Amino acid sequence: MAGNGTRTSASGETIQHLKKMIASGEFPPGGRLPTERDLAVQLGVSRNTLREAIRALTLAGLLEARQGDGTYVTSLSPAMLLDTFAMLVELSADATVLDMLEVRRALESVAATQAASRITDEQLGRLAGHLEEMRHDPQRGDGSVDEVVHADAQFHAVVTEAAGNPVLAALIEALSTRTLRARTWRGRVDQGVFDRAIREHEAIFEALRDRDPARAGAVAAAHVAGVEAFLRAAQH
Amino acid sequence: MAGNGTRTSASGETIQHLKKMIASGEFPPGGRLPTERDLAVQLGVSRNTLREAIRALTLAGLLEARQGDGTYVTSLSPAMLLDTFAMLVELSADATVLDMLEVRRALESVAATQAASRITDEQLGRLAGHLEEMRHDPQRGDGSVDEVVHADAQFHAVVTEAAGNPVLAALIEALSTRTLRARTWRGRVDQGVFDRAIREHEAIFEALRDRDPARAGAVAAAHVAGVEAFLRAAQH
DNA sequence: GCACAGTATTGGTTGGGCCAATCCATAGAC
DNA sequence: GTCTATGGATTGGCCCAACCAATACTGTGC
Repeated sequence: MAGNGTRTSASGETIQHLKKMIASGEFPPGGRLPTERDLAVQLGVSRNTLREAIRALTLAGLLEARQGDGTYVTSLSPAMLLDTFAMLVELSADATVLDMLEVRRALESVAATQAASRITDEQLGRLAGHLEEMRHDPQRGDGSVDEVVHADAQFHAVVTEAAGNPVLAALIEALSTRTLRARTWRGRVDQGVFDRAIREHEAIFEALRDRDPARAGAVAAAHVAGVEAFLRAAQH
Repeated sequence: MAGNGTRTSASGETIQHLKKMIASGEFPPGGRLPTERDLAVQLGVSRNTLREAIRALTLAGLLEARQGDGTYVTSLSPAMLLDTFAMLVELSADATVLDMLEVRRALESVAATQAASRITDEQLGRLAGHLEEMRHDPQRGDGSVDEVVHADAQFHAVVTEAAGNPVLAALIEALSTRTLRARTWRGRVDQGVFDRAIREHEAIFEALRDRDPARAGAVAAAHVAGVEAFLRAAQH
């Protein structure tokens, strides 16, 4: 009966069907889908198969199911969608880490450049705060590298936020896995290059504070390049 | 004791569990998973629930199920993983198109820069071929814009291939949706700026042929910037 | 008008069953 | 001896029916 030309598994077919319905606006962002029972009948598949499709699209960030309530289409914001992309990056092989960093270098540079001409005083204030947190030398005290890692992540998050490009922000976020950050900072502490990393962040901050786009882009690129060099050396 | 921070549904839990097993190397890339029946017992969930998790990770590009054979972990290559990311981009709202292009501009520039110092004569030859295909003016003949779109895509694919960074290639590929390419070329034909677009591609080709990284990066960025300007104007 | 209990609705999960594609070992043809 | 095909055994694909759990809704009593 189905006889469709494409390689069709009922489940995969259902996924495509749902995607199409969402893309066509039949189910608008934020809108609610029919109940699983009804939708299964409508699509001509069992509820079980429909559920597999829904679950898959939920993991992809397209749908959101709330028990007792219903299933809704997400806002389809870049951040939401690229969030799942981050999951994939996390699982990538070590061999691709340097490739990812090369991309991140370009993106962070663009973000800093854009941010320099758009950043607000409030954002600059937060930046300064995170910079201060970062200065807590983990070698003394309880030595919690986690704190520094967190401050580092926050710092870069503010920069990408100031850049005002959600796609750019989401991509940078996705490429900056927490595990990589942690590894890098721990290595810096071990090798005594902690201060240099701090200075790099200060340079980015100062360029942004001076609203100097070209300089901001350059120092941001240099910063990531420093991480690259560090990791490249560590791989031997 | 449920007070765990994470939202725990058996299905979501299973997805996390599988991801962990893959990340930890318990299921190495290319490796085969136990049968659904066995794995369901092992994870303490029903086979149906396990199937939802497997289907979700399959859509995400992490697993690959072959009926009658078994379920395998994919190669986890960037291209494979980012392929699903492309699907998400396709569904993004129009409002984010310009944001995406801004990112693409940076990435294409990097790709061209890298390619300039690594491209082989064979790749240059293919580039010239695609350039020739692109010159088939769609205004005469059957006016198949599709052909030009395809040649355009191939052209950029060769550039990213020559750049030698799989992550970069996959990202650019994902951000360059076919629908967007088609829309752009059709608009160029309508507005008679077809030749200019061809010249931009020629400029990229010549910079690569001369192995001039800086120039290649610059003209590539200018090319995407042209697309941006074109679409920005078209939105009004 | 408001708090609360009961009920209907809806996604979450389970177990079992059957189908279809693939693999594999064995028997047969040449 | 080598190749073929034939028939199980294995494995994912799909469906059905039922029950659980969380949420929304509704009507009652105050």
